[in-house]
Amino acid sequence: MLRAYDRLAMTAAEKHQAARTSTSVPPPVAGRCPPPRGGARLNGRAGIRDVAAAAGVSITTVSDALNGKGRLPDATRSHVREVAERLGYRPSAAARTLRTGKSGLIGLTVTTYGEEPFTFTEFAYFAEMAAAATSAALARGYALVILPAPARSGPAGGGGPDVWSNVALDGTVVVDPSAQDPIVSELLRSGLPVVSDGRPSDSLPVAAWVDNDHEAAVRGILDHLAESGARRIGLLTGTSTDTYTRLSTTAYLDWCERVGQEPVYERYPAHDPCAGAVAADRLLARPDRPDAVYGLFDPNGTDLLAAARRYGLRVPEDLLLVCCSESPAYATTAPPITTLSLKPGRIGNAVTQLLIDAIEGLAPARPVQRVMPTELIVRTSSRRGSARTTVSAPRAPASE
Amino acid sequence: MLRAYDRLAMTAAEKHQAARTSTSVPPPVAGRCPPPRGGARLNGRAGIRDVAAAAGVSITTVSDALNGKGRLPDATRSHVREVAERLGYRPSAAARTLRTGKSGLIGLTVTTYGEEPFTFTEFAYFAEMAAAATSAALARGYALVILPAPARSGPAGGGGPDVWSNVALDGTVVVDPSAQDPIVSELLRSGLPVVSDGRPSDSLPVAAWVDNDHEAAVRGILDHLAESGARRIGLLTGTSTDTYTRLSTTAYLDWCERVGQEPVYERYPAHDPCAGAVAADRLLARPDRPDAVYGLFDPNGTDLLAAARRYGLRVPEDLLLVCCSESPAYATTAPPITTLSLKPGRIGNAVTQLLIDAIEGLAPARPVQRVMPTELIVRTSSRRGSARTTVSAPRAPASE
DNA sequence: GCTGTGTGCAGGCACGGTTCTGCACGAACC
DNA sequence: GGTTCGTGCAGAACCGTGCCTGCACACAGC
Repeated sequence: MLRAYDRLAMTAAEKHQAARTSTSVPPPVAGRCPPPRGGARLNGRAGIRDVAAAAGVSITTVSDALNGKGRLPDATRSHVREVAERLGYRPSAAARTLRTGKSGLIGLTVTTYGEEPFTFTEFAYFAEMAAAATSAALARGYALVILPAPARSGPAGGGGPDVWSNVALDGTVVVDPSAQDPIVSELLRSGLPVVSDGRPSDSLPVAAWVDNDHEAAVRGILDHLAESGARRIGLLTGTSTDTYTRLSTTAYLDWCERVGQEPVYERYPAHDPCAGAVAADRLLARPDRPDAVYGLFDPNGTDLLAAARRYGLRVPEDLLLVCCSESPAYATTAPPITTLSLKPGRIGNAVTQLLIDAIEGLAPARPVQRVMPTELIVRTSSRRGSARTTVSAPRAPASE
Repeated sequence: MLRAYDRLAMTAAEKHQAARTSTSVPPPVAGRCPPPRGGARLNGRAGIRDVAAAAGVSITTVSDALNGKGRLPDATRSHVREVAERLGYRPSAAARTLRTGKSGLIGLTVTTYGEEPFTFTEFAYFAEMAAAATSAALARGYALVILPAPARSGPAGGGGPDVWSNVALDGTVVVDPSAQDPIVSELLRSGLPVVSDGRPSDSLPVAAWVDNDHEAAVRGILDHLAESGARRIGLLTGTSTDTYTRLSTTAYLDWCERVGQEPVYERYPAHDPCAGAVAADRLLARPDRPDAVYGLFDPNGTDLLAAARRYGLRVPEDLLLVCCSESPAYATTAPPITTLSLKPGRIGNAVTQLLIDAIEGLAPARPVQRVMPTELIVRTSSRRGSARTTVSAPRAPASE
């Protein structure tokens, strides 16, 4: 059996050799081929042709053997694999991508403010979300590339060459897409699957989106504060028009109207960390000072705590505090601060799974809309009177 | 002038059309070409051929016009650009990569523990470092891909297809490379530039590396604690053999020997968040309990603080505390804890610049070794007696 | 007029795989 | 013994772009 195979292999090798020689150097034609074309180009590494020659088979057979396709006896398959291993053969990702049209790369982009490639005020959220997305992508054989959004929407344009056109993507995750983002519309026009983190505008026909139920989260927090004895609840919110800010603020105003409380809120540009401290101060300096505050952004907790100290307000006796944050640091502040976690890890995972489903054609016809729950981690800053334990925080950074 | 150009263009278009027809359908040959080969393949998008046909020029001219090469009059150049724009032409990144050998992608990988794609205990460090590396790469026209290290070094192998072989990289940043990491040696063998964050083993001929001066940092902290009145300084360290742990521990032991103090330290597996709390407890439960502790890892600060409370030790009166962390949360604990920042943003930036220099051939012959300074942020937990302010912390999360 | 010289652009190969098609050959069957 | 059928593999057409080569033409100089 093996002997028969060996004879076959020899014959094939001879034939191949003959064909190769007579083809690559057609005697009468002028001398071209600056490199002898038989040696190793490819920057010194072996190509599929070298493997084929060394194994005494054709290129097709090498490709089939390594990719588990075609009809090949196990003897040939293992022989080719062995030779490829010996030569240290690594297939060229670029060539494969060109031929198959699939690169195994998915993009991740997010609206930017200023120089940072992603929103600084949501750094913890984004870091955790991106980490989960990276994990999920790798687990399914994809790699994740972080790409910049266009610098603001000004005429300046991003500095340097366009990175977007230099990477072959199979699909893209977009965080908090805006309706007029040229990148997103370009992606959609080109037919690439796009999945968004955050409810997109109706005019963006993304394949799927994932978002928290921000309205329900805000209602839950306000109810919780009211149950803890708050009479006038204030809000620290942003001036940006992204979905998160808009939905949360609207939910706050609706809640106020429903329970008959006059809204008490301050807005500030959320991308400016200093403005947050100033806004926290403003909120507590008002004549109609609230006795509870919910802050929409991560640094609001420490800012509000500092402002409360300046005004001599005790937390939680004089002021109840909740903020939206992913930082475990709020478990160890004095006092520990109740936080709303958006569970970015879950979102990053979900959004990646949906994108890869869409890439691999597993997607349903209609766009998938998935709403993920948030988690309220109740700590001292929002407990007053009877310590009513609702949800306890993990004592160490959650391993998600 | 324009008229003359138009006539030329018409002529060229006709010639091109003729050549196209006669070449793509050699009349006597049998009917192949399943798709008519004149329409748009490429998944519905326009290719360079379509642009050439629509502009009435050759493929070469399109390529030259768009890439700013060749000898072309401005009229032709702008005409081609206009047509390309009108057709929504986007060059194929895969084809360009295959042809030029440059993908514009750089990899980032780090030794893993368990399932996460990067070391969890150093999450804040890695997140900040990766963010800076991403920014730096994008600013120079590259995109960054996070890739997994091989799952442990066991025979199991990472689940799923090999992502490494599916992405074409121009170079790789490796965090804390181990000498026997098969990925790194494979990268080096293949001739790809590799730059490491963390001093590599001598057997790894990387193009460059960047690291903090860990020994100096540890000496600085121990001196600082001694100046604050510490008589017996303990260390919370890891069981791992990575460079950071090893150098820091050695520096501690050397310092102890120099000043004549008996070393007091506990080791624990740094990838296990629970083990850290237990080790902190063990350290403070010892009969030769230290009156100051330096913790090498991020969660050690809160863990030590909690342990101190359990033993009724006041910070800083009974126990001085310093830990290595990037978290701004330690500015608001009770009391605020002195931290050593490794400035991962600077490292991520430096390592990326060096890698791209190497990729673009700007690198010197000898490997570059760059040592970056650390920053000790002195807070209440290590000040005793006269409040000696050394370096003050920024009050908000530093914008780097 | 015939040969340099320079400009403007077309032809065509190469990059390194993947895959469709089809040939050769042995075996089984009527 | 010719006709199927199935197996094992080779040929060659792609994928879309970059770049090297070289032709055609215009113009200038002797």
